[in-house]
Amino acid sequence: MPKTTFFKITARLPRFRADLLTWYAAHRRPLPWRQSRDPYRIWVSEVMLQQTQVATVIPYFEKWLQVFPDIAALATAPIDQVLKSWEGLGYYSRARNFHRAAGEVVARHNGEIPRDYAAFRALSGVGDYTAAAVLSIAFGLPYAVVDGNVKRVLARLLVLEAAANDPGAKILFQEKADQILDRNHPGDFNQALMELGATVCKPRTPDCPGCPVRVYCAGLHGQMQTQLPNRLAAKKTPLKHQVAVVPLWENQVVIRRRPAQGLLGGLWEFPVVERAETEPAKRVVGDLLNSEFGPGFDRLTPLGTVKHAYTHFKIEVSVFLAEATDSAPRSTVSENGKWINISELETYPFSKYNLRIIELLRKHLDPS
DNA sequence: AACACGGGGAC
DNA sequence: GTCCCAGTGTT
Ligand code: SF4
Repeated sequence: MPKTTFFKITARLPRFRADLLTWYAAHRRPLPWRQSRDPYRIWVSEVMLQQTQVATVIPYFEKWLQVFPDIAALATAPIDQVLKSWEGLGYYSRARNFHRAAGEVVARHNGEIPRDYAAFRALSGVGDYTAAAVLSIAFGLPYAVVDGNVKRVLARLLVLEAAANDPGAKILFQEKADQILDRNHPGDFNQALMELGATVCKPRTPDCPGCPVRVYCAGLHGQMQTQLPNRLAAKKTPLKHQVAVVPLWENQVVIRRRPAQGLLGGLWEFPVVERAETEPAKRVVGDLLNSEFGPGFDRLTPLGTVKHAYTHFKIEVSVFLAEATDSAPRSTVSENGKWINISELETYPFSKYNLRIIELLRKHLDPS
């Protein structure tokens, strides 16, 4: 076993920072939001990147900038257009809060994104991470970011035993990140640490031989790098059974808007109810039709089953087409619902599983 | 402190 | 299937 070089990072902080920054300058990926320091563009990217991988974000980022080129355009846009541009990205409160924050920037700061930490951090949807990221990258202010990448890299580099997904450990990680931050190059240093985590110090298999800071890595030195960071065990997610119905009359279907807050808040959906596992899906959908849409639906066709996994539960949705083939059904449906033409479906924002229902519907109506 | 909140990439 | 991602808000 050959001896490997190891330096305590605390004894060589300036060298560590320089090595990391040199590596970043040579290896940074040419991502769309790295083409300028426009604080709005940086902000858009940081909101989209929350809990979302780079490859997923790129097409959404490009489209968003086309539709909402600046903070004023976002502030004045209707919420349905905002959610439609976010459709498929998940965590829709990010879109709702960003939209609200744009209004706050106009109202409180004359349309100018504030450079002051307290002022920016106070905007809707802006937490510790986003405030530090935008202010350091766009304005060069010395605030250290702590995200999943940073926690993983720090846990290995410094051998921190605290669980990365324990909210109580956040203070420790923030403290360490504050200490190693290069206050002369905070934006690049923050991005370098995250880039290292995303491309080298990866969750499963860190590429230590290719790591620019391996000589400072206590985790590698102690051969503990692959078992760090520690993590609190995840809970199991229950399975919920649901029944969704697509009421159809001529070329029209019923959709409804979900409550503005909570799961998939503000998105549209086909009428859906939960059912006990033992309850026959067909009877549940019959009851739903009678209570919410009145008589007239004389043909019920199963379209299939849609499965979807959320963070805290899974759903299995039995989908039915309910047709009124004889007489017209009631024109008014429950308060949040409405009849629309099938061709209008693409103009409303839907969740992923509802988009799959639309696929099932189109396949049934036009099997080709 | 614990939980709610989407969807997808990597394995 | 599991893990986990450039996190934030609510209770
Ligand atoms: S040496 Fe390995 S474990 Fe340490 S920071 Fe680099 S990639 Fe991560």
